[in-house]
Amino acid sequence: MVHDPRLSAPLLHWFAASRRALPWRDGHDPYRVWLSEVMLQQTQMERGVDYFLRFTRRFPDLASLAAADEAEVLRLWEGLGYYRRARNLHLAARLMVERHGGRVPDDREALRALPGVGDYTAGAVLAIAYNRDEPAVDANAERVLARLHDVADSPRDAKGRRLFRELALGITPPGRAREAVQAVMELGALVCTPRAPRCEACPLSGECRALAAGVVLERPVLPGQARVTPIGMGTAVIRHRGLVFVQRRLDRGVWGGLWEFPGGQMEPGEHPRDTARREVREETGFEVEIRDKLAVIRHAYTRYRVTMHAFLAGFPEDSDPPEPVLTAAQEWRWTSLEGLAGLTLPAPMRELAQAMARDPRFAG
DNA sequence: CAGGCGTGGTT
DNA sequence: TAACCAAGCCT
Repeated sequence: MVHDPRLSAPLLHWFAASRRALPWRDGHDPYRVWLSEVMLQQTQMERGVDYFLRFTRRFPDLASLAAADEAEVLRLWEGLGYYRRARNLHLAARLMVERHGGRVPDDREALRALPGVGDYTAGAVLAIAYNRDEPAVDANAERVLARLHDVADSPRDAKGRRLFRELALGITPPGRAREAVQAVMELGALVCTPRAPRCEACPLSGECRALAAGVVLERPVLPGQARVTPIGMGTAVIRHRGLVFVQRRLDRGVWGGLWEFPGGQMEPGEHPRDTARREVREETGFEVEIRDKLAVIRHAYTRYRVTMHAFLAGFPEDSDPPEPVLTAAQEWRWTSLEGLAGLTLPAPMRELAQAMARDPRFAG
């Protein structure tokens, strides 16, 4: 598609006046652009700011990140979710040191070969860091473009993706991709929002074909959401001589590589106490006594809504624990409550740890 | 291609 | 409040 200045001119004018001040917009260092783009994948802008500031304070450049321990990278990522991103980020940093002389590459093929860099992130780095005329189509851009051009095709299949990349280039003046890519996303985030778009404040409302057709809320055409499945979990905080047992999950699957208290999903009709005891046996080989109820933690992730029942547990008559036989984890440790601060825990496990820190049964 | 992969904000 | 949604990637 040919670039259309009737669209890009008002867009860039609006962006110059409306852009938010964000830490990664302070210059366009490719390392910081790449880091921010990975951090913001499926993550709302505002939530990324504090993480970005802490991350860049500790790892100001590619070399410092590449030299870090994965455990420290994960710890800085705790709470952001999609933890595979953090491990891929660290791996990609080391690959860039090995293959690209410690620089973020400036060609699409090399970027796409890095773990955690997909079509969008490669385009965003090329456009924002290197000002290349490349499309970067995220969910914001999909929404803006689908409405502006009244596109009924789904942006998810191969044909739709090609179309949206073309439309993105159509609103990018040659040589100004750095601004145009961010402007489209900013418009989607601030004005052309999913459920309550502020069309009266939109610099493109006069050109918007979905608005003219009265179908703004029906664009873009997206697949329906998966149903949420409620599940119950039984979890055991095994205490022995003032320490608690934690294990580090396998790298694959949910919360990969993070630390947790052993536990798992309740079977139909099973009492959470029995779940906790059974899961401890299956995951560690320990035969423990389940004691007091510690907490009930509710948490939602992806398409599940979890109710986690956490119990205090221990060995009969406080006998010494045997060596665990791990089946669901790669590492184990007995730790003090203070020691938990240095480990990376999933959100519900961190909430449980904080509940324990407040609990008089754990005093002293 | 479809579905797994986190978490918290918005409506 | 339950549902929707977010600067997507990987298998």
